[in-house]
Parts: sequence; structure tokens; C-alpha cells
Amino acid sequence: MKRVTPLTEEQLIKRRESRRKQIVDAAFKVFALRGLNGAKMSMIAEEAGLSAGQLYRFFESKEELFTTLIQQAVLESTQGIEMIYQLPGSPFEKVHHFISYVMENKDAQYPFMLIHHAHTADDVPKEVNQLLQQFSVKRHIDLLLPLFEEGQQAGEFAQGDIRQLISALLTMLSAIMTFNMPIDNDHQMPDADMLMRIVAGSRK
Amino acid sequence: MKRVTPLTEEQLIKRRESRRKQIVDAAFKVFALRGLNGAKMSMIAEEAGLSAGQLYRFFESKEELFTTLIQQAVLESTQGIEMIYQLPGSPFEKVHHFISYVMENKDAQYPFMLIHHAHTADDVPKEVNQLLQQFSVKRHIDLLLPLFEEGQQAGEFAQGDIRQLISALLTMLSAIMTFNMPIDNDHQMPDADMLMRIVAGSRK
Amino acid sequence: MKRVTPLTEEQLIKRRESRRKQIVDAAFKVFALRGLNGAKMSMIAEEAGLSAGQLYRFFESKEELFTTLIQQAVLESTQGIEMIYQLPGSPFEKVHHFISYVMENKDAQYPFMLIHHAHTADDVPKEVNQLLQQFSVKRHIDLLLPLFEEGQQAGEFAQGDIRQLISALLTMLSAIMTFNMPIDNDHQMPDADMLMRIVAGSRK
Amino acid sequence: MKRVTPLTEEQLIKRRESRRKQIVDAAFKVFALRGLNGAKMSMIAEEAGLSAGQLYRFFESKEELFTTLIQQAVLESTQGIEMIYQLPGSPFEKVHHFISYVMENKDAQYPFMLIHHAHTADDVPKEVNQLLQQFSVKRHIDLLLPLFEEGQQAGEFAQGDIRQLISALLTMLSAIMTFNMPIDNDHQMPDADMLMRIVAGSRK
DNA sequence: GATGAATGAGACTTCATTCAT
DNA sequence: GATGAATGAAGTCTCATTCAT
Repeated sequence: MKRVTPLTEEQLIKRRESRRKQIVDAAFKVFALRGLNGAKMSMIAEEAGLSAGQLYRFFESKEELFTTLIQQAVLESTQGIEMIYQLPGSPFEKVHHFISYVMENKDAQYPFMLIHHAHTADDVPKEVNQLLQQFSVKRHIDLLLPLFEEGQQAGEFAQGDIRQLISALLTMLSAIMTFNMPIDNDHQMPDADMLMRIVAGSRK
Repeated sequence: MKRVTPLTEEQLIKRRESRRKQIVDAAFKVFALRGLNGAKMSMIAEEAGLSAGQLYRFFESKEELFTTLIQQAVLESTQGIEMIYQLPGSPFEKVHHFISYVMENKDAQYPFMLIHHAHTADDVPKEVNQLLQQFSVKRHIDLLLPLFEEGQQAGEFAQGDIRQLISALLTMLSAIMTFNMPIDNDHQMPDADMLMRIVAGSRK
Repeated sequence: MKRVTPLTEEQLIKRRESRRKQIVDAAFKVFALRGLNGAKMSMIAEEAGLSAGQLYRFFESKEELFTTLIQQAVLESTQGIEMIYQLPGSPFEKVHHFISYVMENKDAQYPFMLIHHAHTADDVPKEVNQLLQQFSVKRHIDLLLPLFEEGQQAGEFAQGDIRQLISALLTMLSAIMTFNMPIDNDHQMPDADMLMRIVAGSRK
Repeated sequence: MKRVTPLTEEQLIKRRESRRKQIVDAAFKVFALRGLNGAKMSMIAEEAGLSAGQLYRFFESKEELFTTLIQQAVLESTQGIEMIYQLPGSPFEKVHHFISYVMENKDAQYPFMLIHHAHTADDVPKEVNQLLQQFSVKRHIDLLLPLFEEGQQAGEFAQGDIRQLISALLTMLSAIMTFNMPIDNDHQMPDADMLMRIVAGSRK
């Protein structure tokens, strides 16, 4: 006769955390792809493999869930950008690597897409707006500034206002990631080489 | 008691058509800015200066309205692109003008934004999907092909696969127009000059 | 052939106001009898003779509806108490009349019941709490103070702390109204005479 | 590995009964304070120091639990009233003591509060309604009748219909206990002396 | 013909109740 | 036996669509 024993507390906590991760991952994806209003709690639940009601044992509301994700996205996007300094090669090569990496990894794109939705959606929780004001692109630009200054001095990058250059690059990257067009044979995303032309400056 | 002379049939038809145009214009704008789900019928009615009920005298449903607009957007985007041949100057200058024009004119952007929404929304009417498959970017690329071949031969444009180059440019343009981020001092949209670097090719 | 003409604007406004009154009256009753949580929007809608969705054309949310009613109840309860000075007779007779009137008129009781629910319910909107703090019983006591002083000096009322006496009377009145027990042959509400014994003081 | 000696059957039954009592006590309090709908099973479980699931090993449903409590409350309220004959002094003093005791002891109030909720809630199980009809206030009045007759004959109590007098007193008591208003400096509960004026009759 | 009021389907959220562990 | 995770029904709220006036 098999005796069924309750899980130990440790097991419970582990399970709970893994559940929570499931939800966060699912929500990350669904919110990134569909935005605040387009994402339905039922979609997130399905993506996470549970019922909608369960979400509320982990997050008080759709708003709180979204806010949590934005916090995480802000963090991850910053870390993703900081990563650029670990990449090998000259500034040009670093940036090139970075762009390639971001464009090829869905997971790397979600944070940027999420932040974009947070900027453009209609009824964003006010905590999110505060977050966005504090950790805006400005921060990302600041992070990249030394690298671009170095690149510019080395003659690898276009001359002109550096901050503007970085901002334009980031905007284009975000725009492309957000664009989210189902790629077919016709629609072709610009590749990293093309984007690097913006960074490097034109022949003309 | 005021006696109103009845309108002739022709006048009636005219009035009806002008009414319909009001609706289409309003819907164009609202759908372009807010997407299929974000746009509420009541918003469109208000933008058009009509009651919500009126919309249904011209379109059977929100879906039909959206479908109609997509048809028109496909048409207008094509016409917008054809316009490029009327612009003065070399191929490079033509493309530069075109990009500048599109980026500075809200109205010119609506068709592209609308098509983007049609591509990314989830519950798009199937007629719309058919339309998008038939009149895809492929068509736009075909239209621009001669111009870009000329530019390439003149050495103004980057070497390499032309179709890919055009596709990338169009995608970027759409992406930027769709990006729709509230511009602040931090977020800076790339300008036409920067985009032209993609077309012109890099120094490297 | 009968020509159906739209209502004039004036008619529309009238209809809208009458609708609103219907809702307010229904909500007043349902909230008074069942409290904030016990009252379902569908019950209010049914009592008002319309569908639940309609309520939202007049009030943004259940909370706003409740808050509006509390404002009105605070007003009405105060006016109801001020009314006591219009009643004929000595202070004792005035108070007696007042108690009788309140206990016999359902409508006169709703404001007090509503305020009671506002005090005791769980998730009261914060505007309501503010209101209750500003226009609390203190105000009612202040209003009745002159009358009770007069009655006490005339020897009609019990000696002792007047404010306490008034407060106790009001509390008992509220408690009785709120008690809301279905009256049967067994349960007998105390009548005005009995309550007046509290006011008048005991023989002992 | 720790070996636990199995409990004897008697011990098991004892444990089970103590468990059940925990639940009943917790539920008594929570239902008394919050009513049928305001009380959540999870609150009762927490108050009892158990998991929500456990409740269902003792009671089939919230309704059954509530019904059980009402049965007990009816019993306890009757016993509480019978207690009055054990109190010292004249009828007046007995009643005064009783009122003081009830007003000062939360635990003594729960049965009355519970019965009140049973009377006023909307979706009360029908068994409860039957119970309330069978063991209504009538019973309480019958119990107190001899005492009040004695008091009346002794001239301590007001003249008039005794049953009505008792009923009014009980109703007032219940109402006050149920009133449950957060006491502040403004709201002042009537005290036992004031209530005794109802019993004793007025000077007038 | 026009208006905006009314309905009903669907999304968010809570909680009694069941059930895997 | 116990726990707390999972479900589903019900309530609040929104909006496309219909319809009385």
C-alpha cells in the first residue's frame, strides 16, 4: 500500500517558483507579441499551461503582472546592452556582433518589444510610466557612449552628434524588433550589415 | 413650419458618398494609430462626426470596414511608391526625397501603418490575409526595381542583391513609421540621411 | 405613412435624467438593504428595469455609483435631521415626531442604512471614507444640540452629558433601521414611545 | 527515521473532535463579524489554523457549515438568556446585569450576531430559514416572561404589553450588537443604563 | 434617415470546492 | 490524512452591434 506523503516545504517552494517562472516566461512572450491590451489573461494562462484563475495566485492583476514584466525587461535590456563590452573585437565589431545577436534571438528581443508596448499602449499602469521615465533610452545611450566615442575616434563610426547616432540606432533596432512582421520570402528584415552602414556612415 | 425641398437622386448619392468618405478617412486614421483592436467603433464615429449607428449604414461590421481600408491602403501604398518616379533628380535623390516625404507626412504614413497592423493583429478577417498575400511587398519591390538598378549601375547605391536591399529599406521605413514612439529628447528617430546610408552602402 | 422623428435634444436630456433617477433610486434601495458587497450590479439593474450594461453609461463603476449615493445619503440624512426643527410642539414632541416619522418611512431610512454600510463594509472607496470623516455623526449631534439643550432645561429630557445622549439615540435609531429584520408577530421593533424613554430619562 | 506510534481509535476521535471545534469556533467568529457572504472559507481556515481543504472533511459545504453554526447559535442564545435567572438581585438588577454582560463580552454577542446575519442575508440555506422559524424570538420571549411579569408586578418595570416590551428590548440589544460600528469619539454606543430606561419606563 | 439607448458576448477577477501529491 | 494547487461559476465591466424613437 503506497503511502502518499505531502511535499516538503522546500519542494513546495521550488514548485511554486517554477510555476511562477512558467507564468513570467509565458507572459513575457504574449505581452511582447501582442501588447498590453492584445494579450488576454487566458492566452497567458494557456501559454503557461494552466488555468486563468491560477495566474491570480501569483499576480494580483493583469496590471501587476505587466508591471513586473516591465521591471524585468528594463533590467534585461540594460544588461543586454552592457553585454556589448564583453564581445570581442573593435568597437565596430562589437556593435556588429551585438546587432546580429539581438536580431537572431527572439528571447533577446522580448524585453525591447515589451518596453515598446509599454511606451505606446493606452492604459499603462502609472508605476510603469514612472519606471520608463527613470530607466529610459537615455540610460542605454549613456551606456553605449564610451564605446561609440572610441569608435568615432578610431574613424570606424560616422562623424556627427554621437548621442543622436546611438539613439537612431537603438530606435531602429527597437522598431525592427517590434515590427514583428511574419517573415516570408518577400519581406526581408534588414540584416546587421545594413544597419552597420548607419553606424559607419556613408561613402558619400 | 419649414418645408425642405427634397433632394434629387443625384444629390442624395453625392451626399451618401461624401458621408462614406468621412467615415473612411476617420477610420483610416484611427485604425492606423491604434490598430484593429485598439480602435473602437465609437472613436471612429466621433472622429467622423457621426453617430455610431451611422457606421453600420455603410459597413456591415468593424471587420468589413477594416477590410475595405486595407484594400485602399494597399492601393495607396502602391501609388505612393509609384510617385517616386515623378520626383526630380538622380535615383539617389529620388529615394532621398521619397523617404523625407514619407517621414514628414502623417497622411502618407497611414497606409503603411495600417498594413502593418493588418500583418500583426491576431484576429484579422481572412479576406485581409488573402489581400496581403496577393499584394505583398513583392509588388512594391517590383515597382522599385528599375530605379534601384539604375542607381546601382550609376554607382550611387550599394552593391549586392537589389531585391534584398529594397526590401530592407521598405521594412525599415514601415518599422519606423509604425514605431510611433512618443518622441522625447531621448528617443530620436533616424532621419532620411541615415536611412540613405543603407541604400548608398558603407565606406568600408 | 407615419414619419418617425428623432427626439428633440430637450426630450433626450429629460429622458436621460429620468433614467438616471431610476438608477439612483434603485441603487439606493438595493445598496441600503444589501450593502456594498451584497448588492450586485445586476440586482440594481433589474430593480431599475434595465440591463446591467446600461448602468455604466451613467456611472463609471460600482464604486462610483456607491460613492455618489453616499454623498446623497449624507446630504439627505442631514436634511432629514434639520427637518426636526420644523416639527410642531415642545422639544420632546419634536423628537418624538421625528423618531416616529423615521421609523415608519422606508425612504427616510435608506440614507441612514447606506451610511451604516459605508462605515462597516470591507472595501469602501477612499472618497467615501473621506466623506464620512467630514460629515460624520458629529455634525448630526451638533445640529441637534440646541434642541436637546432646550429640552433638558425644560426638564423634558434626561440630565447628564447631552452629546452622549444624542449620540446614543442616533446610534440606536441607526441600529434599528439597519437591523432590517423581517417583522413578524414575534419580532417587534421598539416603538417611538420606548425610544423616548431613553431621551426622557428613567423614573428611577 | 522517526517512527510514530499510531494513535488509538479513541485518541483519533478526540483529535477529530478537537479539530472540529477549532473550525466551529473560528467560523462562529468570522461569520458573526462578516456575515454569510463576507466570510470566506479561506478566512475561516486561517482563523482555525488549518488548510482550506480540511474544512471539507468536517462540513460538506459553506452552507452546511453555516447551518450548523446557526443551530448552535440558536441553542447558545437560548442558554445565554436562561442564564439570567442565575444572576443575583431583583428582576431589574438581573436584566441590568444581563445587558451589561452581553454588551461587554464579544463571545456572548456572536450567537446574536450570527442569527441576525441569518435573518438578513439573501441566499440563506432553507434549513436555516426553517430553524429560524421554529426557534424564533418567541422562544426567548417565553423564557423571559416570568421574570418580566415579576418585575412589572414589583413596579420595577414599565406597564403595558409585556411581550412587546421584551421583544423590543431583545431587538434593541441585537441591533446594537450587530451595529458593529467602529466606535470613535463621535459614535457612542448606548450603555446598559440607557437601555434599562426602556425596561423601567419613563418618568412621564 | 439619424440618433443614441439597449443588449449580449467576452475579458478580468474572486472564491467555493475538488483533487493531485 | 493534510496541503495547497487547480477548476469553474459568478460578478464587474467594455464594446460591437441592433433597434426604438
